[in-house]
Amino acid sequence: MTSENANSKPSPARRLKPRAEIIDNESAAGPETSRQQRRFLARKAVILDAALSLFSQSGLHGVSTEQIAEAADVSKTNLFYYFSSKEEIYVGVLKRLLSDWLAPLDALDPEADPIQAIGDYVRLKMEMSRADPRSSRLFCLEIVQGAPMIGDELRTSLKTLVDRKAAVIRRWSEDGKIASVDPHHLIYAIWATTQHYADFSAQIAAISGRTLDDELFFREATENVLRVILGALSTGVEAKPSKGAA
Amino acid sequence: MTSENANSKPSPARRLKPRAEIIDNESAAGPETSRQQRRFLARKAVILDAALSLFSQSGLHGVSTEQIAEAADVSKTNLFYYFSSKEEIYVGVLKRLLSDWLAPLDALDPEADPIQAIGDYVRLKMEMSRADPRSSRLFCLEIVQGAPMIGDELRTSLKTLVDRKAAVIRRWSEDGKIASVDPHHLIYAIWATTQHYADFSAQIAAISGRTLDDELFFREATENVLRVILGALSTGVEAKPSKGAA
DNA sequence: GTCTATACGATGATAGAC
DNA sequence: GTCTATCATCGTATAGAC
Repeated sequence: MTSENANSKPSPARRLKPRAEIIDNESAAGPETSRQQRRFLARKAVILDAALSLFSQSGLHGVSTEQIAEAADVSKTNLFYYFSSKEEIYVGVLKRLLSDWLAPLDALDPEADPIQAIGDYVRLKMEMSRADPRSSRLFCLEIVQGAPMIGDELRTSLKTLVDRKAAVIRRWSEDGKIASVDPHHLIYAIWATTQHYADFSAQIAAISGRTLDDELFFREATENVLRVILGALSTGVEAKPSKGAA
Repeated sequence: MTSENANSKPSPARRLKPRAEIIDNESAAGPETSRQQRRFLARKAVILDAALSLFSQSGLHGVSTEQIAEAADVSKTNLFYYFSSKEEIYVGVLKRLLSDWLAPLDALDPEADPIQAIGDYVRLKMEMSRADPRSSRLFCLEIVQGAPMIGDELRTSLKTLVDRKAAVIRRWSEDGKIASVDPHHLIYAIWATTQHYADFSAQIAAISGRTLDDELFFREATENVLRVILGALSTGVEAKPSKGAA
């Protein structure tokens, strides 16, 4: 879950290269990072952020290393000092966003009120779709193409997490706190409806003329998703979402 | 809607080339097509189908013309006899699938029973996600990247159609036949939940270990989507989907 | 209509000076 | 660590023979 070491298995054609690989485990930035190391990691972060913007818009093959270098304000040669290949940058971006991705679901509290907890999860997912649509889109691109780079992570970390939370939801059903629904399909529905506003924003903008940046539209969208999701959970009563704006 | 002529505006860098452009309006294949023309169009169709598979998996830039040629069983040079550029192939594929895309929504009947009509629409969309996930994925890829190639079509044909059907749904609401929901958001929710099973099948397979090819899983998924969507429409009673399998 | 050969640009990646 | 120069490869597209 904590994105471990990038040396594990970047999937396809692997090219060994020594260089700066020693400090490659960016997330394990312990307490004793020197000024140099911090500077190094900061630069990598800038590059990863620039790459996220570009990759989320044009995909792995639609972006050149030169574009990334330019956007990150480093020379192309220098880019290869920080990363040994374009794929390594791509995977780096994906790994980083995946952990952000799992956090909200991980936070689903078994002890909380089910409707409240799931409602909060939906609201949080909507906030994320608004705040960071680039990540949502890049993730979408990767999955649609068959998850060639992070398939392993999905089958391990993600599956474990989802199965665990599905058990929580199933328990809620069995206890009669929510209607009887298939937990996995419920989670898929939540992901689908919330991420749709980030991933398909071009289509939504073409039709509705608005995006989540429009505060009113954001509230309408959230309210509607809540109605749809929570509606499926009501055992007969209380189908109403908790937020009542617009 | 009928995909008009490709000469209109393929977006970026446009290169003029005469050649076989005369017969380029493939959909307008009238009754008096000669044997040669039919053969010509058939070949183009084979190429487009091969291209769909590849593009949906790797995106526009992730596929080479050589791969397309090989998959369509023509020489690379010959490929350029049928199409004047890779982008033309890409747009050709997109235009073709877009019309299939609009058809089901277009068929939503204002005179029908609302719950039945929307339920049928959902079921049809699920069937399409199962039958032709490649198209769904390619469409998704294009939209996620900002719809650079078909943005115009979305703002015209698609918007017109959706607005028209949204009015139908709004009328149903006003007449008290379904709950009061925002028609556009309802449509987005339907698209999101149904297409999710095609677009994110890699993720779903990683978690659930199953896809829509599994008949039981397909029924579960459909039932669940119906529960979610129709549940949002119920005015108080009849939240139950019509299909009761598994 | 189909093939062989090839021009030509773009791009991922490296070498080596400073 | 950063730069200039450069290589090798790939991929689009064209020319011209058959």
